[in-house]
Amino acid sequence: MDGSGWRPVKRTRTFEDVLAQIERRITEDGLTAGDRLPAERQLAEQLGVSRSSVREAMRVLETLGVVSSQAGRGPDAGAVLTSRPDSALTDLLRLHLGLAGLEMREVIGTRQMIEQWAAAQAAGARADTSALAAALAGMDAAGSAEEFVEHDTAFHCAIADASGNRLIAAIMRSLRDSMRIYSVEAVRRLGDTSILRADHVRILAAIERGAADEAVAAVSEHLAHAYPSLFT
Amino acid sequence: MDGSGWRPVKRTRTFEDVLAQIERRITEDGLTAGDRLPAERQLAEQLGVSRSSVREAMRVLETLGVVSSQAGRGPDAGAVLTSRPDSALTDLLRLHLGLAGLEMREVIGTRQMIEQWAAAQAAGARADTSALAAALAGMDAAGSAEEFVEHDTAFHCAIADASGNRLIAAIMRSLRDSMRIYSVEAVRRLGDTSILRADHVRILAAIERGAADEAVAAVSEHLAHAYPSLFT
DNA sequence: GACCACAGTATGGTCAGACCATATCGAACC
DNA sequence: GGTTCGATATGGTCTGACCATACTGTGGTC
Repeated sequence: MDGSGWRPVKRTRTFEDVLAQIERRITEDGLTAGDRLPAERQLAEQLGVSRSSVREAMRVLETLGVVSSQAGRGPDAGAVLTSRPDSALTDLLRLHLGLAGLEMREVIGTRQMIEQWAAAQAAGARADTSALAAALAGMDAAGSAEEFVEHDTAFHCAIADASGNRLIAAIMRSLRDSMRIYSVEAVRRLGDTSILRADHVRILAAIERGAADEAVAAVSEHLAHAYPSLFT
Repeated sequence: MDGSGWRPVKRTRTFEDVLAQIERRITEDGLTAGDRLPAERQLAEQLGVSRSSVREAMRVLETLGVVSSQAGRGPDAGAVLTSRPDSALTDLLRLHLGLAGLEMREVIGTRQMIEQWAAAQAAGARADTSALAAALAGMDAAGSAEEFVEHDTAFHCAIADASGNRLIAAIMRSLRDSMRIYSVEAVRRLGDTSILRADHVRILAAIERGAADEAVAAVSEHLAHAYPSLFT
């Protein structure tokens, strides 16, 4: 088999063609979140393919957080374009962690990078800190490790939100999601959460008075407190 | 319809059940990249669902870079587990940029964060810089803006690789992929690439002699040179 | 006129079965 | 021993049907 001079008639799968067509429509027609895609049967007829292929393309788009499907009838039914990368990133991290293609060490390292950067940005921009304060209050009222981690996550995601970069905020939320069980375990092992709370107060204060360097240092020390085993 | 006391019989779609089952197998059986999943027809029979549902689940897993399907017969055929998050992240970024759910400003901001962090890590770890040097040589031989960006991308991805964090390296590659056209345009507008090349030499030197602060500064200035419009 | 019950209908979700394309395996043949 | 070619296992696609869901419109009731 020399393979010379022969070109395969079909290189892409049908559902990939459908994906390309839908993507083309999005860019050419300037579709944005909230717009509706044609119904599956209609799209299949327009593109001259079976409904199965359209459906497989829809699964891909749904997985990537680009469309949201809803059965039934009416304005909200059908495939609606959205822009929610969060769950896609969360699924991606969870599965690759499960496959050992990624280690928790790397996830936490990424989180550390983001958090230091975001804290500096938030401090530099004198960002709104009301969400941070609310999360801090929630931590005080937390009755279990799960609840504590819940509000702790909200606090740290609020820092990422305050950076003003939606991509970084989305990555941050996904990282925290995939770390949740690990974080709960870390909190349980730690026992006393007062140190963590004090760290948060210090981070919040640094951001509020626009001290970027202090915010970065506070975040860095906080992570060392929360995950001592990774910083030895 | 008061809805009290009634529980929906079915909350999840069939293919989501399939996904959960496959994920369970991965974690419980400790499957890793390279292992094979049962054939679609076989899986459908085992789980008591139709092949379509299995296929939709496969599409999701393939989209997330967790399986790779290959027709035919033999050891390499069928659905093989992999761990390639790169194309998933690239697709995600491209589509969300197209939907205006993300702006190039945010992508470049994320790149800046990663690059500074990775340069510091690489310098601190005295990482191997042979890949960096090779990319630098490629840039000198580049005859077009596309080619230049190609090797420029390789250089910057090599920095991320040198950080030793696969997640960050994967994000970096995806960011660069989704920026490619934008980068080519920026290089064309710039005309003279000697400044960029000099920046690279400086970054490489800083990493080689383990000067983290200098490496961060060099990266920061480099990005300001490459995308002046974003740093005014 | 306002309200409500119900049939109609458009949508996604699932299934069954068929056929095609591809790639290996294996037996028959030279 | 090598080659050829059919058998077979796998993913890819199509068709057509049916179910579940949720709005829409119609008609009746008050």
